[in-house]
Amino acid sequence: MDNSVPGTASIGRMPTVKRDTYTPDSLLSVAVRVFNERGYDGTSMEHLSQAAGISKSSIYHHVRGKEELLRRGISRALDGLFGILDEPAAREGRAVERLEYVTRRTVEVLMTELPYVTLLLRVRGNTDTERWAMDRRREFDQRVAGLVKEATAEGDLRSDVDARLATRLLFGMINSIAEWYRPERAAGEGSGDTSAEVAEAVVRTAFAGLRTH
Amino acid sequence: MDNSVPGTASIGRMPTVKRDTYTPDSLLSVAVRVFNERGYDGTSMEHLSQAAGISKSSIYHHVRGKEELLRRGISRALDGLFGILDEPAAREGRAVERLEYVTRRTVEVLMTELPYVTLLLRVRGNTDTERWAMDRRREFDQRVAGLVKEATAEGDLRSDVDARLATRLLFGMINSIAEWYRPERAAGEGSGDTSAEVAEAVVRTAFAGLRTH
DNA sequence: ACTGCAACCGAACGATCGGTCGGTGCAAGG
DNA sequence: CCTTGCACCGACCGATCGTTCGGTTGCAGT
Repeated sequence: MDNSVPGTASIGRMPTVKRDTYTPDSLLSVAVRVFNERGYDGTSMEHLSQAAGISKSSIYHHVRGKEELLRRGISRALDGLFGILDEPAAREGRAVERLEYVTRRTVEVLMTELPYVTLLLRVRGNTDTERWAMDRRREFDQRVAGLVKEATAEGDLRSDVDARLATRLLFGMINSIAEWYRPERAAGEGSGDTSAEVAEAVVRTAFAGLRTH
Repeated sequence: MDNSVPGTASIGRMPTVKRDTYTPDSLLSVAVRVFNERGYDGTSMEHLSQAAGISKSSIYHHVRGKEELLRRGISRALDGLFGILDEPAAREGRAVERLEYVTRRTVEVLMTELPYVTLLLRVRGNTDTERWAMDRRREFDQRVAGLVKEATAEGDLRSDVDARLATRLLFGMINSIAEWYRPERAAGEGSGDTSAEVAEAVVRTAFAGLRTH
């Protein structure tokens, strides 16, 4: 299908940032794309080598093996998500405001780091790496669940729906974006598919239902 | 782990409905459980044989192969979902009422047929069987999207969120139930986890946000 | 008592899996 | 010019994949 070229072909000869060959990161972006298309278990090293345009054995020059590619991809997603919780707007102010902010930013990170977050969301728990990913993800969910509880206690969220259930449904909406959002389709103006616009729609849809009014 | 016994051991000797050995359907329920635990591609016939307590080759006495187990499992989920659209309450009345009904029933079917629907939702499209499953699922989604459009046109749903996006977020909430609902945990009274109770929470959370008020 | 068949089994098939090995070519540095 | 080392390769490894084959066992029907 897509015989992609390693990096952006640059005429510069000096060891600038860009290279003509693969780096662990540029190879990762190819691998993660294939993982998402075929599933991690359904992807063989042969598939990866064809998608990258180098031989199977050459992949091992850049990374230790298949599982390292999975771990690196998942790490990138987790870094993006946990980074949200460290931002000022996620730490200060009324709980419901912090929750709205985290929701909006989670949608944005999910869309800008789409392949990596998609990979994270599909992990099942067969290996140590996958179980570690699930644990870290659960940790993120629980941090947000704490915000939901706080906001409910402060009377800003309706209390006739259990906080844990509400959190799950909220993440259900957010995470489902990975199932249908395709950035190449969002190029046109006014398509209503930029990350900020989708984030706004998610917040409106979710919070108008969760808020007390 | 679980060396399950084929069927419910019955003392009856005549060819009643229940058997002491595996039927394609009873084997299917074991296989689908393992598929969901390990992922379809991550499940080998050896895994299935161990979970079923019979040898690998014996599986082929009941079904043609691994992919037939996938196809049967997915079919069962699709039958349940499309069955909803044929029910009277999904065909008569105001669009927003039909939409609420379909939403509620979809949650219920998802929870009663949990393993089969979970299997359907995780299909990625590597084989013909998987692509057929994705096509059928998209067909179901579009039928519901039609209801959303109708209800929006009738002025019962807010129009500041695109109908297609709203449908996707609605299914995001519904389908995410497969990610966390575990029936064995819902046995206790008042746990708020029966299918009707969860369905009610989903409808409330989703529609209070989507409705005009 | 004999037959037929459902339900099962171990052994083995070719294919493919993730990963290793011993190179080759070539650009940069001295 | 010669050396060094990065990026890459084809050939191959043992293990495991889904599937097939040739049985064996035990019960139902006659």
